[in-house]
Amino acid sequence: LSQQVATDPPISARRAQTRDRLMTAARAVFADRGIPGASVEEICEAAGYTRGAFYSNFGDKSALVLAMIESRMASQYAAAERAVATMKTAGDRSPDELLAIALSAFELAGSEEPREALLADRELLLHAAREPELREPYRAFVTDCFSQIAALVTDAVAHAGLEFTVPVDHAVQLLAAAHDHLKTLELIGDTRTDPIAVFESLVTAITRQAN
Amino acid sequence: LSQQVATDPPISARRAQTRDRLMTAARAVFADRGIPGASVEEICEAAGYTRGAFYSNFGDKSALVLAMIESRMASQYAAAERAVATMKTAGDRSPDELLAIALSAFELAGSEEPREALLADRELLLHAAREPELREPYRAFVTDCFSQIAALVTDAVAHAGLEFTVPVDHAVQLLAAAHDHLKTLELIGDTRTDPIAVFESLVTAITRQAN
DNA sequence: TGTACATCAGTGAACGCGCGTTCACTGATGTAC
DNA sequence: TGTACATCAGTGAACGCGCGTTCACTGATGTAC
Repeated sequence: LSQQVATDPPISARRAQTRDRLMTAARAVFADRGIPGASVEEICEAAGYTRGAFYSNFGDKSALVLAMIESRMASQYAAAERAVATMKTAGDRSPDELLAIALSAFELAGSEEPREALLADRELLLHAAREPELREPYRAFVTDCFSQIAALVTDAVAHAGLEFTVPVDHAVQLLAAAHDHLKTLELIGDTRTDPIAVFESLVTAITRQAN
Repeated sequence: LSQQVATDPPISARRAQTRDRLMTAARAVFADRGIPGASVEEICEAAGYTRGAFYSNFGDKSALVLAMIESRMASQYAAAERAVATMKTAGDRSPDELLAIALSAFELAGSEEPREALLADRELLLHAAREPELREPYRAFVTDCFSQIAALVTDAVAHAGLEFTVPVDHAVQLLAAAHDHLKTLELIGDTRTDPIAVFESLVTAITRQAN
């Protein structure tokens, strides 16, 4: 994605900080205005810079979005690695508990509001789905995430003395699907559905005692 | 939602047609620009009207979106009713086939591009999630949809001589989750995952032969 | 360590386009006799 | 059925704001001696 050339000047610490603050602010603005509705002006104001600083760091809004997707991928990989490490050192736990750990690993740690993070991520997804040149890299990212989750949940069920009754990659898709769906229900304010209960039903249905 | 007052003049056929064309055009524009990125100008051009016509029919863009959500709900209900009717007259079918009918009932029939329809619906969802005054009506709509699907799939599994191993409402959430998730994968161009196979795994896992 | 200079990073004013919104208008549709 | 008039529906020009983008600038940071 990044067209890093050998002759590019290295970015200073100050510059990196500015880029980071702009991207963090943009995430919040994207969450409540949508990507197409977020103005450069509003992003800069939220970050505490003027618009000139923005154009000094990013070619245009599209370049910012690209950088944010890359950054989001990096955080996700980091979170996955942490989760794998946690899992390896985890003692005996209940099946549900282990799967909860595995899945929660894919929610960003950070100090972000969960609602804001969720909305921002959906915006990035929709944006990537619409822009032809972003679609393929984004797809590759998602695919990679799923193989990492596959490794995690395989470990998790083994620790719990269980095994899947469906192919592992199907299990991963279904777990991710349930996760996303339940998050969506929260997003629109549904309180009648008990997310944990639904999730437990799924886990119970697709696992059994290992022989 | 609609503040219909008794003294409102009835809308003429011509007016209804104009509103309809504007909303149809807006759906396409929303799909590839996003709701905040769609300009009134572009919507009008796509529909073959001038901007004046737009403001003669809708207070502003927000009013258009509201009308579109209402319209979308109406179509969904109509589709659900058709599906219920189809189900009642259906003979013996395989379990997967029946569930496929049940779920496909919730995809709009019409002549719409499926990709466009999907993107537009996601935009409407995100928009409703963001606007406080739209959230509750939208949630009510989604909840209603799920109870209609519940009725459908209950019928479907019974026809197939099966029963759910999880509570019916959990089954519905999981089926809907899988459906949405697999559509999302299509949206970002994933071809490695076989949607039908994943779906079959889920159906197999949450059903068993009825005694 | 201190000074002089060069480069870097962000400022803020300016420009101009596009878009939302309004409104006086005209052609189309409907109605009364 | 035809004519005269009223209302309705969409036109297109106009206004003005906000926003993307540029650029000459200044203060901050780094470097050479």
